[in-house]
Amino acid sequence: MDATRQKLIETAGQLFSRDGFESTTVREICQHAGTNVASIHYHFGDKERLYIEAVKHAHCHQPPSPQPWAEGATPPQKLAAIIHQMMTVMLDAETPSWHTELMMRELARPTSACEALVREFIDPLFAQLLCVVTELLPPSVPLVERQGLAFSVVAQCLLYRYHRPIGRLLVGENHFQQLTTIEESARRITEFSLGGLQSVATREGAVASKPGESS
Amino acid sequence: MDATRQKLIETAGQLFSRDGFESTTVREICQHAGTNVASIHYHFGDKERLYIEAVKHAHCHQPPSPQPWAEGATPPQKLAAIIHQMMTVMLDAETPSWHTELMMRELARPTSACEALVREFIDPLFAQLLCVVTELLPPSVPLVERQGLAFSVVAQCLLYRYHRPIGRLLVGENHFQQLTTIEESARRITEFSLGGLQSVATREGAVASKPGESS
DNA sequence: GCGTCCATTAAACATCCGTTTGAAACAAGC
DNA sequence: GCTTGTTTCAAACGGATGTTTAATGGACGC
Repeated sequence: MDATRQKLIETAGQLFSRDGFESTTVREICQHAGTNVASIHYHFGDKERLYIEAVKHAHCHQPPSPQPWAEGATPPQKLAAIIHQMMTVMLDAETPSWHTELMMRELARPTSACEALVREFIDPLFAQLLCVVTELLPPSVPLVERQGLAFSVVAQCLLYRYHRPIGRLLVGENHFQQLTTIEESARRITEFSLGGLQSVATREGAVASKPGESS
Repeated sequence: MDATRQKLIETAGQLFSRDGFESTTVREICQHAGTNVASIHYHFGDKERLYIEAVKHAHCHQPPSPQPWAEGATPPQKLAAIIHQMMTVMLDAETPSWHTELMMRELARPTSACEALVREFIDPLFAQLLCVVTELLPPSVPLVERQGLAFSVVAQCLLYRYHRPIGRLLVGENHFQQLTTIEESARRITEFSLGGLQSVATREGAVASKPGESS
């Protein structure tokens, strides 16, 4: 039945996100799903295709999509919105639904499912961020530099998911709690990033930036 | 003999760093090392103790230590030096010695050996960075905020190691090459970070920062 | 009732894993 | 030469893995 398929994807997603592809066994999946070991072969062919389906399901049901912002939003407001949304995804809970964790795991150690995920889902997000970064910089800044700066913005957000354990060890549980509230971290990262971008803008802008100049 | 021990550690380190603990088999290690499968049991007891020895060996031969800077260095110069050193570690080669990669892997998915590694090596480095960040900010900025800002600096450096494959996919091989030269990335991250910190400093500084002011 | 198709099942399959065995090779001391 | 201790070796162990088989159950059309 189709219910078995869904149950398998759901269960496998949880376990894959918790333990990774290699360390999750088909018997473990089937036991938790209450199905027979052969059901995976029957519905998906093999373990790897089940994994791919789980990843697909993950970012279909948790689609962090480029968000449409208010009409007259200024570039800084747009950046703030993007960062806030990212931090919401990164911190939405310690162990929320498994969807985010599975995607993050896939992005950190890419397998076969990775490229599709990037093309389908990360590319648009990054393009949107790059667009906003561009609005905050003079046109003289080359594309590759703008991409690097966009990386700097993304990096700050990713840290709080990928290096949670280290962060805890470094600053202590108490401080780490304070650092990982969505509102506070989004505010801090936004301010830091706007400052960084402005710094680049004013350096470059001395030559070619200000609106209404020579051409 | 002792040469076998060393050969095993060296080989195992390379493979562990490339594929992780689970995905590396003892047979693979021994084949590459040109030894018998039983040699691991004989010299180390089991696979896990060989792994621990490899991690130890890794950060004994690649000790990222706080660097002593020139005497009269300004805080921005100190920050630049720290970031440059970090990027040197992150980018020193695509596949250099396996030491860094193994440590990074350990930090991303901590095992029991992780806390010791943090306490012994990461803590001093982070403390040094926090110290420099503090010098760049007014004293009114609370500790937890300074820690968060230090995270923002570190995060930018870590991105280029942990998300290399995604970065490649996003901006293309050509641009990614340009973004991952040590000098260029260190310059970009330093400028961005100094701007971000300055932004925080001037906001806070309106009350208490500038040297030689009211209070 | 009967045949057909889909879904599920228990059992077995072949392979790989980390580990262990027992003997062989080797060097050093006496 | 013989013993002793250390190191290496081929082979096998017990168990876990992903996968496959062949049989069973049930729903539906006729």
